[in-house]
This record gives sequence, C-alpha cells and structure tokens, in this order.
Amino acid sequence: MLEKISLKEAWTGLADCGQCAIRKSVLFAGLEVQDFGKIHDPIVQIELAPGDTLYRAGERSPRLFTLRKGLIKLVRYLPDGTQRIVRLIRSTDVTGLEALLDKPYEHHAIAMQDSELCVLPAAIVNQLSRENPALHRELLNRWQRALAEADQWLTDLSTGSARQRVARLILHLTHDDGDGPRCTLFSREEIGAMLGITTETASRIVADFRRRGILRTIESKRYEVDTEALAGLADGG
Amino acid sequence: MLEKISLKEAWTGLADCGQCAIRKSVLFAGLEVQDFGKIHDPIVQIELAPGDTLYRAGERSPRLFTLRKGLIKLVRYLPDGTQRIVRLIRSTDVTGLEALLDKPYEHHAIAMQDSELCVLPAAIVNQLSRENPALHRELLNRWQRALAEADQWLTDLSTGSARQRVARLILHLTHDDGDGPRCTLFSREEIGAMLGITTETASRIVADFRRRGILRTIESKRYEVDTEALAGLADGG
DNA sequence: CGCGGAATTGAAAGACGTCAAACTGTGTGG
DNA sequence: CCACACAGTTTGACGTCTTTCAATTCCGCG
Repeated sequence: MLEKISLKEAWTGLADCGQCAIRKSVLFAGLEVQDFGKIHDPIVQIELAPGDTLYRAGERSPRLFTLRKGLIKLVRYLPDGTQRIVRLIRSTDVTGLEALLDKPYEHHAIAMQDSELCVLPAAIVNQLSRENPALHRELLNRWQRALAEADQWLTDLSTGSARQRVARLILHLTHDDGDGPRCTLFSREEIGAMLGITTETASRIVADFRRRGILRTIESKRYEVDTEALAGLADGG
Repeated sequence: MLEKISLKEAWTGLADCGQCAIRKSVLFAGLEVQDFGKIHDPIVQIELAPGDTLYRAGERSPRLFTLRKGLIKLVRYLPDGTQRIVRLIRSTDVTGLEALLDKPYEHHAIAMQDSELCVLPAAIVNQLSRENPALHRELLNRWQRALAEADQWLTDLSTGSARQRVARLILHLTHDDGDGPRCTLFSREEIGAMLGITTETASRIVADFRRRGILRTIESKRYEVDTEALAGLADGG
C-alpha cells in the first residue's frame, strides 16, 4: 500500500508529549506529565504531504490521530465514483475515534496541506480514559463536537442555492489574524465536493465574487474577504 | 410553555425498567436489575402526539431520552425560517446526549408519530457510566452511531438529483416484515425538509413513482416498494 | 520558455424553484 | 348520513439556476 510506505517514511520520530506545545489545548489536556509515564508503547508522529492518505474507509486499525498542524479532509465516495467531503479536521482536532470502539474507519482521511499528526494507540487512550475522568470527558466532548459540526455542515453547506453555500463556506473558512478578515481557499473541485455542486459552478461563483470585489486576491489561494457582503448573500441574497 | 404542560399531562407514570421489554436492546443493555436500585430519582415516561415538541434547540435541561415507540425528528431552522430535518430518532434510539455534557440541545426534537419515551436524568446516566464500563461503552457507541448516521444523511440524502435523493430516502425507510418490502412515507413537506428540496418537487417525484408502479399504495401513507427499480434510480438512473 | 493541470468561460439543455390553481381525502357539524 | 371546510397533495406554466460538454485561458513548475 502506497500510503503505508509513505507513512513509515514520514515518521519524524517519537513525540515528546511532555513538551508538546499544544498539549494543553488538545485531547490530553488535564493529564499530568507523569501520566505519560504509564504509556509503554511510544507515541509516534507522522507527516503527510497534500494528497497523502492517512487511512481509508473500511480499514480497521487500532489508532487514532491528533492533528498538530495542517488540514485533513474526511471523504466518502459515492456509488458513481464522485467524492463528497464530509468534514474537515483542523489543527488540534482528533480523528479516527472509531478505533476506540474497534470499528473500521468511516471515511477516507486525506491531507489537504502539509500536515503533522500524533498517532495514538487506541488501547492506550482507552486505558487512560478509564483512569482519568477529565480525559474521558474530553473524549465525549470531541465526539459531541464532531456531531455538531456534521449537523452544521448539513444545514449550512448543503442547503440553499449554490451561491449561498459558497458564501457560507467562505465565511466558515475566514478568520481575522489582526490584518482584517482573510481566508485560504482550496481547489474548485474540493469546494464542489464540500458543497455538493459541480466544479464549474464553484468556479463561476468564486470568479464572480472576485469580480465584485467580495474576494480580493492577496496571494495564490489566499484572499481578503468582504464578510458583510458575504453574510448578506449567505442568508437571503 | 405549551409543550411543557403537554409533557406533564402526558406522563404515564414511572417506568418499570426491570421489566422493560426493550431494556436489553437499548442503552442499559448490560445493566443488571440490581443496578437500577441505585437510582434514586425515578425514571419517568412521557408520551407525545405528532407535532409535540420534546425539546428545543438552545434549551438546557439535564435530561436525555430513549425512544420506546414512535418517531422523532431533529430539526434545525435556517435563517430564512425554513426548516431542515437533520436526523430521525427511531425506536430504541437515544437523543439529547448533549445533556451529559451540560450543553444545550442542538436541535428541536419534534414527534412525527405517537411516541413514548423514557426520561433519563443526566446525572444518573453519568454516574452509572462511571461505575459500569459496559454502559459507558454503549454510550460511546450511541455517539458514534449518531455521527455515522449524520454522515450518511449528508452523502445519501443531500447529494445528487432530487430524484436520486427521494429514491434513497424511500429505500432508507423501507423494510420487509415478511410481506414484501413496505414503507411508510410522511408528508411531502417533511420529505422536502429532509432532502433539501421543495415540497412541490418532493410531491412531483413521489407522484411519478406511483404512476410508474414503483410505489403502490396499500393504505394512506403506506406503500409497497419496488426496491430494485429504486436502487437503479438511486445510483445513476 | 513550454508543458500540464487547474481555472475560467461559453452555449445549450435540463433540473428545480416559484407562484398559482385544481384536486383529494379526512374530519366535522348539521 | 351527507355536505362542507380545510389542509395536504397534485399539477401546470414559467423563469431561474445548475449541469453538461467543450473550448480557452491562466498559472506553477520543470
């Protein structure tokens, strides 16, 4: 399997969880450094390049993952071969929770950007979860969050006209890091796969937004966003 | 609040969990009768008529529910006032898991049929979950199942042409109780709200299926289904 | 500088939404 | 028991949106 080899080669070595900068904000928040001493199997890290597959739907593997950096798409393939993107995994998110229940993965997980992940053996997480109520609760929170996001995906990104959906998606992807509202778009094909519209329709609408000045190119794939105009389009407009 | 009164009046009294026929197949499978002795607060049952609201989005209440009989829809309202049905709760399903995390409900829960539910105080379920690994695992399973269903809703019922979606929905609702494949449809408006299409489009397609003999009326709202024809339409057709 | 994949654009056909009218059946009151 | 009223369903006509298929342009990269 291609991705298996690529995974092995991408190992960056053992994770130093005690030093991990994002430790407090992710799954193991609430764990003390000493708790990691209980872990005998080492936690390994992997890196993925855009297009690399992390895991496949139906595959059974006792591992879940936290994303330290990058962006992962969860994909399902339809009977006719086209794909539908079901959810995005962002930095500090967890994916592959199915592994905790010995269930096969529900989606294909594919990197959209250069990504770094920690690989967590399901047995260890299950054990820590039993011993540590805070981690256990955090796990439930993760599940709940994934569910809430799935529902929002349905109501925001799969409802209304194509124009509304694109507007909502861009708003969803936009955030302000001090220099005004900015967002990074991905390929038109992926936009289409997220919204349930064709590549051409996605392209037309994005191009139209640019002509109207609602999107202003900053660099390749990165735009300055007129959030007010988009908010208007997202509702009735 | 109207629904609050209606809930009170609909109480059918305390549940006899030890005798509950569906106990083994639902959330508390794995619990012994004696475990119920630990429960001090009584578990109450409620009944709902079609259209009754079980809970509202944003509402915070320390209660979750198992559906003993009937059908519940989970609904989100869009900015323009139209509704989108996000998931169905069927017999033996659990809803309101958010309450376990002290979070407000994510949807409006509205009965579509005469329904009977058990009301489970979140504190009790949390306590039993801590003491009983089997229940705890079953809870995780419920969460996972809800998530899988949400994703399937997106890929099956919110993707492709209106005709494909209706075909998939009917297949989804069809099952064979020995006398051939049958299904019970609900109102055209609700079909539309589930699939993200208009009432008229839903009506046209259902009417067309009937003319073609793909659906044959048995009684009001109940049909005999040509599953093969529908399967063809659900994919490429 | 040229190659190749991605993005854009055009034209025509088809699908879907919108608005309005006709129809059905279900329950109610006379 | 019948007739009426009302809500849900069906159908029609029309306009708009989206897809489809194809051609062209753009852009990053070797």
